[in-house]
Amino acid sequence: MAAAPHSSDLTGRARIRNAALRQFAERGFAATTMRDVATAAGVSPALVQHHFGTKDGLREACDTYALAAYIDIAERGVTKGELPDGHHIGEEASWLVRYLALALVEDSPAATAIFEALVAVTEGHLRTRDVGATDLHAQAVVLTAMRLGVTVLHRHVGRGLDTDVFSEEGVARVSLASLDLLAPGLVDTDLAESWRADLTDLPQRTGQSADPSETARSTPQPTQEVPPDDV
Amino acid sequence: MAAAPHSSDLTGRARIRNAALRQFAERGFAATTMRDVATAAGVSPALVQHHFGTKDGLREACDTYALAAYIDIAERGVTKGELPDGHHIGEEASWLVRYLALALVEDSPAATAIFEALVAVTEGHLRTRDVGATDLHAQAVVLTAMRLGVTVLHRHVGRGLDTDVFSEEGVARVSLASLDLLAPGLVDTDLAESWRADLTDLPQRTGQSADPSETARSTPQPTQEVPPDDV
DNA sequence: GGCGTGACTATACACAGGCACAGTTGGCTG
DNA sequence: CAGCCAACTGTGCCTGTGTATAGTCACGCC
Repeated sequence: MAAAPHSSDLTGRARIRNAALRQFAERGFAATTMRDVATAAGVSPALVQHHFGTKDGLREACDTYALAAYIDIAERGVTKGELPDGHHIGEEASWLVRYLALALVEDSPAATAIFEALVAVTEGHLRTRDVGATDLHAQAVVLTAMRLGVTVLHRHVGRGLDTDVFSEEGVARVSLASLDLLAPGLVDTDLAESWRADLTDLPQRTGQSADPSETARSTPQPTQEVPPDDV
Repeated sequence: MAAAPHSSDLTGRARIRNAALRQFAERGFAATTMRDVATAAGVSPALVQHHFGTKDGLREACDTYALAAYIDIAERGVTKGELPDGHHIGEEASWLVRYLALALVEDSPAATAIFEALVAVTEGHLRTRDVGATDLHAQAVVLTAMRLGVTVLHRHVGRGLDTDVFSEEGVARVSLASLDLLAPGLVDTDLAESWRADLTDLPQRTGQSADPSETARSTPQPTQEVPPDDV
């Protein structure tokens, strides 16, 4: 947990983990085979087992990795405002989000920790604004679930909005809708307004999207990859 | 949806379907085996295949069954107010909900239809109240996703609230939290207030409803199984 | 140079899961 | 009763999947 091996992180083990993350995120855990993961990572099935031992080991590695990365994202997101996620979700980070969403739904071992961490962050945020809270904890729980709902159901939301939820336009429209739907006071008013002004013209902007190539993702900071060190 | 074959529905095919519904809902589709379903239904694995042909056939049957049933529930729920679900979710109906939640997350074939139907219902409801709507459709989509989020993540929400989400107390606390979190105007004010008054003392009440005459919305209907006909 | 170590592969095995097939039973109709 | 159909079961095959094992290659170190 000490060093952050950025370059060595791109080889072997990490490539497999990333591939697994994607596969798990889009197919689910049970439906994903280790051979799928291996193929997607461009390695032999045996190497997967060499590095992670068992399929559950692989899942565990994905869990801890994704958890650490996302907590940070969520912390920044919630602290900045109230909206589902930051303005733009990078290519890599979007997979993190999708993975965690699915891990939450299936009962991945780390799911409990993930959810409770998110609740804690949200609750801390709610405590800041002081809504007339009878049951602050319940509010935090429900709000967390609501925000995650958009993520978990990103495919359907995306279809309904006719955009990818994680694209710039998608985030903007979801955020705007959230602003209208959520009680004012959750985000303080002027900040909300600046958001609104900000977001309204976002769709026009073409916006730099993340690089599509998965081989060389040396672009460091478009959306804060937050690589916690390996496993 | 026309006839309700109550007794014939309890035999063979229907028993298998119900068992499948539960298994799929709690384990997910890929992780559930036809042998599991057969065992849970108390029949031989071959009978499952005899009735539904293939595993996908079984899923399809579950989809259409659950869809029809839930649409009705949701329609009543959203029309009555804004809250996630009716006051109390019956044993059978709760499995429907859980199943649909999972069907939505995995990309079950009927998932699209389900989600869009729910969006349509919600959008119709939103059109009633007139919120200053710049993007009504997006609001409907996001609100639907938010409401479903609580359902999809019911395990975590339940743990966070230390109650089963589908129990009476669970529904009450979630509803109250939603009232506080969602923008006023989504539910019109007096109705919301009556809800609040109604819900606040719900946990205390043991079982029988001491309903004030003012809340004239339809009768609480303790469980409401809503069995659409077979297949 | 010898050599251990770790990344990586090929192969194989045990087993579970989906599915096919041939029955058996029981109830209904002629 | 004969005939038939549908519900239901036992059994087995074949593929796919997780995992174990043995082996190859490259590289750093004495």
